[in-house]
Amino acid sequence: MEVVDKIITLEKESLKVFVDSIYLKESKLKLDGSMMSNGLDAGVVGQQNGSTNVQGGGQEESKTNLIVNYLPQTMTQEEIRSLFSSIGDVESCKLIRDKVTGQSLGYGFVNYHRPEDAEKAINTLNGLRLQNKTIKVSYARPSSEAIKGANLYVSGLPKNMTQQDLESLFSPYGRIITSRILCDNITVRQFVTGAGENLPGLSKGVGFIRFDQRMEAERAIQELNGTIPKGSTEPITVKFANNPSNNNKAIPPLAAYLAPQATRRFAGPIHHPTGRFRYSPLAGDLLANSMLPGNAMNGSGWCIFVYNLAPETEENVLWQLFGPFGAVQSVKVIRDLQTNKCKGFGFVTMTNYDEAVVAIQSLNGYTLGNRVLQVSFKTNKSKTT
DNA sequence: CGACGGGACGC
DNA sequence: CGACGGGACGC
Repeated sequence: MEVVDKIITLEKESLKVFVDSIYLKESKLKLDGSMMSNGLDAGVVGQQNGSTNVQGGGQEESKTNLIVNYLPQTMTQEEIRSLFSSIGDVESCKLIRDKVTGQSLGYGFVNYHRPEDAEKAINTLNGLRLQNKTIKVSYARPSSEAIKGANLYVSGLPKNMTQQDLESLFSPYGRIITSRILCDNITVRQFVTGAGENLPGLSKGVGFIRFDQRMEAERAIQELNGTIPKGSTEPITVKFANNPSNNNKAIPPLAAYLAPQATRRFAGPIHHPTGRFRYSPLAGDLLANSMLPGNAMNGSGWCIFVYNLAPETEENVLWQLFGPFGAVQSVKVIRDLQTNKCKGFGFVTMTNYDEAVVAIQSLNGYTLGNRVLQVSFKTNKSKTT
């Protein structure tokens, strides 16, 4: 029990800092009048005219088509659609799955009807924390053979080399899509840094660079492999990174094929409200109201009522608030039909009962802006019945 | 102070 | 020596 309380308290702490950082981000966007990618992504081309971006290779880049990376393993295509539909009308949405196991490959594509919605999605959803992931949202490049296999593995880096240093070293050879230096301690909770306790972790001297074009990567290998960076004494190794699909991932021992996601997709949430929750002191009161038919559990998840939202609240706020706690299926801000302002409440549907309970425990009483939220399972109350 | 949606099953 | 938190081009 104490442990649970502590976890929840911790979640609240990190959530506060996290939400603060969101507000910082948003106000920053307002100040410079949008158009900025929010700093997590270095590689987005910013062409403003016409319906396409033009990039270095002379290829046209869609202004409506996005690639979404680092999605939580359990997130379905429909949940992704739900998330991105909160920005604007989605033309198509595709989650990429392994063709034999059906497992999510952790990335997908979202194509909007309108370029401005795609831009807004990047500005508001890139960097969003969902479960244990921080998603990346950026423009998709035109699909082609030339951009495949452009990921490099670099070792022998001086320990004091930063990610920026690494990019400076490689940027002469092409457009860098992502870069990374591996560190020892796993403190990549980037939104918890407000408390100041986040030591960077010691570099392992190993990193990755993904270029836009394979040719760029090849050239970087030719030019940089075996060279000694300025200020270092050791030559670096630059080679193509292993393909994650041929990975030696500890032999997927048969369980992986039947484990969480695969079964959950077909079994639905029915198996969640097992007896162990019924007798939990923590969940008892919450459950009492929510087990009535037509209430919180609607067959495809647990509906949560969120009260005391500001009039300007948009869907992304609910995603930001609830996303870290687990699988969120959908969110809805209830608005006045005339003014289009939030009527002070909204709904969030989460897939898993225990995650919903933790979200409620953590967010009920949470101060958002200058308002204290009230969060609970949805009840049957209704004006018109 | 205030407080629980809405589009809608598909033949 | 080393392979990421994390599978970036439609599986």
